[in-house]
Amino acid sequence: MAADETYFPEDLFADLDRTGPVPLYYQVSSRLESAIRSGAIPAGARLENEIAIAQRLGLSRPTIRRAIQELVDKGLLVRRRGIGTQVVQGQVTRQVELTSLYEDLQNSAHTPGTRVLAHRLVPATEDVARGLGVAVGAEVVYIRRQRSTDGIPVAVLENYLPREFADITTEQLETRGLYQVLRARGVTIRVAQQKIGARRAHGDEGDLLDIDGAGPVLTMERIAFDNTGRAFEYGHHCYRPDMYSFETTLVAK
Amino acid sequence: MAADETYFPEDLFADLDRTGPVPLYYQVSSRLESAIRSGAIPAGARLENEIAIAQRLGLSRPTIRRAIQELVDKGLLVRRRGIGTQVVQGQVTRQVELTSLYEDLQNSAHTPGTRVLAHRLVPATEDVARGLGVAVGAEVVYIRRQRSTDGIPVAVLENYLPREFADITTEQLETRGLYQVLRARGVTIRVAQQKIGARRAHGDEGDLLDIDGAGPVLTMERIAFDNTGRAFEYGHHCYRPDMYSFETTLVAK
DNA sequence: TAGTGGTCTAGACCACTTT
DNA sequence: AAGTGGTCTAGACCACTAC
Repeated sequence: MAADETYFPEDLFADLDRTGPVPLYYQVSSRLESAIRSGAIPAGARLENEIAIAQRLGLSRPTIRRAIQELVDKGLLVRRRGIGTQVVQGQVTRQVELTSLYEDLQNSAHTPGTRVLAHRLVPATEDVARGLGVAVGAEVVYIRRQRSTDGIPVAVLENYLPREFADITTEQLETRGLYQVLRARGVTIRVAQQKIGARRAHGDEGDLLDIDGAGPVLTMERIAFDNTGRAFEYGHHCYRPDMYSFETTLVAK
Repeated sequence: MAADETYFPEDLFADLDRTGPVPLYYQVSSRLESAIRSGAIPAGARLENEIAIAQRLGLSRPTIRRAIQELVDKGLLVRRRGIGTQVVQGQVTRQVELTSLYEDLQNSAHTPGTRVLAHRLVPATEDVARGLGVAVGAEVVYIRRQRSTDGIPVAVLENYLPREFADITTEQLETRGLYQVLRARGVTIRVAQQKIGARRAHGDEGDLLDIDGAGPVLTMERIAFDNTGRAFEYGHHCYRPDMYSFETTLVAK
């Protein structure tokens, strides 16, 4: 293929489903993403222009633009006006999804384990009340868990939930991730605000993480909102730094 | 205002400029964002539906949708089909932008300072070569800086740049942020992959950060790409954890 | 001058939720 | 049944880049 030629593996898009529930832009973007991640479209390659792609696939230009934009937002493609669209150089990494640690560990083909250290109602402190949007002193559900993978401790997780979740059982928490339990109850997680930092281990954290009692831990504070915009979880977690880190992809607007 | 009424402060949008270079969707979304952050549209409020807003402002529905989508992506609004669009409850925080530490500190009304600890050409190690997409052993620019704010050390920054940036002067690095220097040379930063973790301070880091020599530090590894998709910076930084943390807003797709 | 992405329009139909 | 957001179309004009 000549150096200045453009890529577009048309055959990957032969079986678009116009009747099913999956949006066309999503079918296009996910196939395109696979082609990039697999190397079928190599790093640095230039894509055909939007109008040509739209004609080839029998779709409108806005639909193609939306498919491409999805991958721009994921950091896989870059666009320049007057120039074209190119695949980013360098190996692409997955980005931080809005999942829980439990699912992260599941996906990485390890066996996650949970030990529930505390599970009771407590009055909300000022921090918790502000996070959950309840009154100071109001009863909230407090959960403290030790999370491990393949038997090695990874994190100590402290969560606060509104009182309506008081009927969650300790057994549920031991067999599934918190977010899985909440989703099964109809909670749709939509937005999360996170703050990531570091500090020394405190109290029993060193023992629970099987590290030096004053060693460094990675910390994450999170407020999660459901699709009604209400805060339904406030969490303060600490991670063993040799077992966990956070990866993100940022895209300039 | 009745509880089930919808919000839309029409007067905020009286002066849309259809001739200037600022896109209409951006004018709408930035005004809407201000109204939310200022509390003019309170947390939990419901917006008018898209078609009504479009008619009021004399814009098309896709333009309004795009403006709203910007704020959904920022975590300020949530949308539900069949229901409507609402402001997220709870104080909204700024999100991590694709800026440098220097600019972060500038924006927070403090005086950033830089001490250049090293600035020379070095052969690329395997990690650096992979990050920048150059050959192992190829010469790259190595920069090590101590960053402080109001005289208090905040971070030790190690950066590697392609050899074409060898003419950057130490003086430039001492008076401006690295990204400011690069932008002035025409580099447009577009995508960054970051990995955030924690560890003990190593070597002289304790002295440079004015903390216990074995105390915890927050670490960030970054590969940055320009608008051509090429990697132009590989960095490995460590931060004093009581002086710096990372905030992010995640939105479920 | 030709080609590219960026923006905008004015509709259409659909899926979902509430009444 | 009525109202909402989700998707899709078929154009249009513009700004920017390269030749």
